[in-house]
Amino acid sequence: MNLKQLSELLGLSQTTISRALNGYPEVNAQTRLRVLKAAQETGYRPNRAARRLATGKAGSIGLIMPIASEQSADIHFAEFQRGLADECLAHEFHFVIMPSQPDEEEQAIRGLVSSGSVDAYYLAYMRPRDSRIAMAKSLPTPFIVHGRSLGLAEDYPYVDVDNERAFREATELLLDLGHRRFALINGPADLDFAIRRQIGVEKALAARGLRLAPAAISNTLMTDASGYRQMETILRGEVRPTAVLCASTVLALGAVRAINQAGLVLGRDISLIAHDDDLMLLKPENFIVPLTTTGSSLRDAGRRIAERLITAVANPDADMPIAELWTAELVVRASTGRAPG
Amino acid sequence: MNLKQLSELLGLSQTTISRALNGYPEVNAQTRLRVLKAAQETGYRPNRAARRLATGKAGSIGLIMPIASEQSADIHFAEFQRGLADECLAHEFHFVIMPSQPDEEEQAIRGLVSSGSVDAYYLAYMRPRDSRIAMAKSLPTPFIVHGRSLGLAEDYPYVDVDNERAFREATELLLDLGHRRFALINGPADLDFAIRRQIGVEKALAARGLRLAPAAISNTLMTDASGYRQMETILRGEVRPTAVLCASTVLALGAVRAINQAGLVLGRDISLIAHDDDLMLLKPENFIVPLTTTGSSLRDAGRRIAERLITAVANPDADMPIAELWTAELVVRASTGRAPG
DNA sequence: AAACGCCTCCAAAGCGCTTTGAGTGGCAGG
DNA sequence: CCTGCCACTCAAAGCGCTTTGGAGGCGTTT
Repeated sequence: MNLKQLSELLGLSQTTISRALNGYPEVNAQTRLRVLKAAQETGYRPNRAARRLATGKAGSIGLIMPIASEQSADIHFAEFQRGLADECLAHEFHFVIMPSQPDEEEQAIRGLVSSGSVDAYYLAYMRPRDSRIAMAKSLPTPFIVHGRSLGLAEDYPYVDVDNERAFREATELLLDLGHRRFALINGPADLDFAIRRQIGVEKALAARGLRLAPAAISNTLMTDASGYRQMETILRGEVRPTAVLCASTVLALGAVRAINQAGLVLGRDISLIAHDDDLMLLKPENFIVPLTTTGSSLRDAGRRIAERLITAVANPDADMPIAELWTAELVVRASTGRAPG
Repeated sequence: MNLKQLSELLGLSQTTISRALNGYPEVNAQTRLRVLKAAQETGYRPNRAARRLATGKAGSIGLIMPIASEQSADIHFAEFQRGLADECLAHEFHFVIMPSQPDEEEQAIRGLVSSGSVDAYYLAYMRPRDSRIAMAKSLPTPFIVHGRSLGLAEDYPYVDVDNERAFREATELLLDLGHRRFALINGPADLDFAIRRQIGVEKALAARGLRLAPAAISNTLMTDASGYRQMETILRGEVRPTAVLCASTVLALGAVRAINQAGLVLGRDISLIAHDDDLMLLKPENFIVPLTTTGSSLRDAGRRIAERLITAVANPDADMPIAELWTAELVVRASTGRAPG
């Protein structure tokens, strides 16, 4: 069933039907009712491609799904996506996912945007001086960056968590508990958020005249297995740290396992703080020793980004708030205690 | 940059350009090269909406993302999606996600399909006598069901794991080890896969004259926290089971925690087998006591479904293999041992 | 009575692509 | 020299929608 058929059925012009359906004022209330009813009964849905062609908009936002071969379905990505979905549902948007190898992301975005598949899109997994930002700014399609890119002026729209601050505060907490030897189990070294977290730790330490030994820093995928492996390595080191910071509760899951297996007690022999993205799957309070965390909901971020994107599409001129920097909440639980000895 | 502009630039008709780009034979090799080069240089991409309007196809498959309010970003969904993405990437497809409340799924699919947003789609989270299947069959768009629907003739295209068999075999293994008291921590009670798994357990038990007490069955969301809660309840019961089956390694994560906390030793005091969807996030071999599992890769399922869908789109007449029933692999690790005392 | 304005509705153009049907020019065969 | 055929190219129609620029009818104003 298409517009033409519907118009013939009702003996009205396509114009009128279209207007009636889209809520334009220049149509008789009674006529509109007739149209609405017929549309309902026949199950008519405007063809989205046609609408897009005619209007340039079609109610969809785009995202690139990173597909590194070694990397797997990322729970963090999923949680974020869930936030997007919540918001999209409320506005009858859908989202288009274009999978892409990391080195072809720029290409992928170009494709998505210039083929007119999406009205707006978002960029994530930022690296320092990320070239995608310049590209995005040169394109007419609205976008938002999830995260930021070190080394670039912050003149692009973004939503980010203050990772540096979160990890600085977490480190300060541990310092105040008397800890002196630290380790950091971080995300991939080329990602902006990981770099900022490391900076946060380093700054807090530097303020007390301490520093993070290069050997005490590990960069890895955010999986349970890597968390385990890294922690194992750390525990085997010459000077065992008493305080560990983890970039994710998923990493912490493995890390805690390694700690237990080494016969150490979390919160007594070794303290740990993880960043908590508020994954439904894995709650820090449900760990055997509840985890002290820096928390910030990834899902909320997704929701907010979708919200801003949808607003931008609906309202192209209204200038949006550019920067949004969220503060992670430090929640103290049982995995942090006074430094031993 | 669009076709018209490109044609003016090259002094050729739009027809010729279109043919050159799409590999039709009736164009001079030299001309084709010129066109290809110009397209490359100008960054021309055909508008997807226009192409879809003209051809009826646009290279996208659709899926409904279930958004129950209590349910969260599901790692299983993510893992599956990753498989889809792998395959889509290889064929320059993208996928369109429409989030939907469970009770509006049918509506959501109708919208996605009749608005022409997708060339094909897949259905998942099947329930018994699921009405979506009849609907899908009545629509002209190709689809595949991930899973099956009990109570319906199997005359629709699907890819499923033989859940009943997997759980029957797992149960038999435990029976052979001398276990007599069983518990099942299963997924949501209304989902087909959960029902089949329960049937598998019951059949294996029945063959030895045993049955599963209603109190020994729990249905729950597939999260760490629920796994913990259910196992805790089970352990507090009057007759404590010695063998537990888990619908997911994620559930097992929590369940194992509860077992440890109760001071029991996994594989000795209590045996556990979990279904392993091959989540990268969570490997059964990485549990402190490596988990015995029934394994089947969700990602492979996603890949296969995308493959079949894409074939169906490219090749509408070729009739596809309807049914594909995969066998889960039983992998024995340390979490199963002889029944105690 | 003429003019104006408002309310409804419509015909037609146009979004960017694919595809049909119809030329062109060049060359071999009769 | 004419015809026929091949290789190549083009103009135009059409996909289903939105939107511009009227047009007709009717009540109100001057």
